[in-house]
Amino acid sequence: MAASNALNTRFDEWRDRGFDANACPVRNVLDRIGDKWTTLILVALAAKPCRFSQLHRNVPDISKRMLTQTLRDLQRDGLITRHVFPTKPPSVEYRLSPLGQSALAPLAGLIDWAEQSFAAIQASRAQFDAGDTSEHLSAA
Amino acid sequence: MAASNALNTRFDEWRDRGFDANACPVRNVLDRIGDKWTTLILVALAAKPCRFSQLHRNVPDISKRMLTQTLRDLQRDGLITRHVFPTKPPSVEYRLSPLGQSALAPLAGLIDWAEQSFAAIQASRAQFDAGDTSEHLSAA
DNA sequence: GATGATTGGTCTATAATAGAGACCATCATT
DNA sequence: AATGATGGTCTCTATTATAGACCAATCATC
Repeated sequence: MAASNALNTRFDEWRDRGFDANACPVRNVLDRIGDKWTTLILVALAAKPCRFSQLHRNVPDISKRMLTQTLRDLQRDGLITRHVFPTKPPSVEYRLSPLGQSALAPLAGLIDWAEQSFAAIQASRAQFDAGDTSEHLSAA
Repeated sequence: MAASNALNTRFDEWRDRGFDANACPVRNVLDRIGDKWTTLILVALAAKPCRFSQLHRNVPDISKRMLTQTLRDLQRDGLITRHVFPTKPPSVEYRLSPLGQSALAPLAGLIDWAEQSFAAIQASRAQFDAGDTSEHLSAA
């Protein structure tokens, strides 16, 4: 099955297809997964279904505009569903779809890696910013 | 160990810390992993160490400016190393560091998910774009 | 019965970011 | 002496994100 190819053979496949963004799942799908807010929203909804205002309170520094847009994109991709309840001021609830749920496992893998690597990354940044010009000069 | 917490308990932890971007591995680390070019560069380097021009040829639609910047950021985070060979026109080779290598496994998980889910996502998009206003109206 | 608050957004104006492509010095080839 | 490759930087413009005002409806408060 192609899904468990080694990464390097896959890269060659992508390149040979000209990296067409429409045909490349990585560029097509991960561009969205990877944007500034998507992961945060998905993880927030993993905890529990949530209404617009509640999400906005949970993720305090997102603008309404970006929250709307992120939710629309996730809905378009089928990762979340939007449910309108005809209450007096209508309330709108967002939920993870099964497809969205299926994204949580690989996402958790990446989050685990991020947490485990955070210290090392911060150390590396500090060293780099301290002007560590220990350039890796190698013999010709 | 905290690393395998359920996602929802973790989200609450993050929120309780005020989502400080400096303290939150997800926002801090995944923002970089998730940007437009980083994953592509990492996967390209997973195949083999690569020189600047070679990378630029492999990823045809990145500008030199963004390639430079992405490589600098990855170097700063310690995911790749930069090796200067004092050849006549100096050549510069980029390689995955052990830390960068360690990112490949979780990244591959996400890539697998993307490939497996791509068809479903495209179908969902098509339906959404076809103006499928089957709003999920629910009883109050 | 006006005041403010909450609902789920939209709209505009500005700030930050990405991209295109010119440019640079050095050396080898033609 | 012109061409191309090396690994970049720099500037200018186009795209994108953010902040925050605004909106209609409905409710509770004073």
